[in-house]
Amino acid sequence: MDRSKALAALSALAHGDRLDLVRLLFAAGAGGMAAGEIARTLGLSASRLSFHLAQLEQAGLIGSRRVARNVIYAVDAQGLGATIRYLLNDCCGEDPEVIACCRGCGAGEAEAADRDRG
Amino acid sequence: MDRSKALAALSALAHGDRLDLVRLLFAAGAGGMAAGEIARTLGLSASRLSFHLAQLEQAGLIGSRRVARNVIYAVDAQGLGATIRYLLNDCCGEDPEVIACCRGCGAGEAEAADRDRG
DNA sequence: TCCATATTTCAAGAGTTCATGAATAGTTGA
DNA sequence: TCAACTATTCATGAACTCTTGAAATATGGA
Repeated sequence: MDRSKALAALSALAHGDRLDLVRLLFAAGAGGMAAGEIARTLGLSASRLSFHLAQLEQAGLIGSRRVARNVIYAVDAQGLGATIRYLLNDCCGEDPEVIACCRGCGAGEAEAADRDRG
Repeated sequence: MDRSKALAALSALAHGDRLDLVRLLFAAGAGGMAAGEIARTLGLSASRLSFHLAQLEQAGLIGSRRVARNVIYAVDAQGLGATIRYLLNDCCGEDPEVIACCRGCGAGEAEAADRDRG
């Protein structure tokens, strides 16, 4: 990921509605959610939702597909992963203290790895 | 980290000059850098730099201390770590695909862990 | 074809962020 | 106390982002 893509992704994430949107779509999983359902869930007007969805999609953080009358949106996990990786690799130079924080996140996985280890 | 702090951090990171600033300060390490030196390195005017430094400091991503005539700025690794953790935990629900991407970042550490494992 | 549903696009206005240069404040040494 | 140096604050205007509601586009069924 290059700097301009990372900036686009960070700008896209730097808004309350869009952060809620990402959270909701991760909760929805790979199946995604129709725009109308998202609007009802978050209480956003159609045009406002469309605006924010477009920002997230342009930033590569979500994807969409049309199914009949509906447009289904779903997260692009790799897009968000690449953004986080950019922060860790290119901005922090893999700073151990930051990585330690990041490790804390995947707590479930870390524990599983510990078990695997013995 | 709560939502409003995460939004402040993401907004702070969503600007080219400030991303460069974070990168430079991570490279400088715990010792940090004086504002004037930063300005010369990045080619920013004093007031513009001061503006962006204030944004990053308010967002908890960097800290400052005065040393004689200089003000020394240094990264707050925990601030950035907490921001990344927020994205992973609260926004992605520890999505395995995103975590896998994140794992890729601490490549050095991951390899060390692999060696430890046998 | 006509209508209903679902979503996006557009235009206008409000609000926010940013860059610039001048003014101000804090620190040191003569 | 004064001058020199370092850094921040302030005022202005330009640029950008966001919200709103109306209009337009796309799809499916009667």
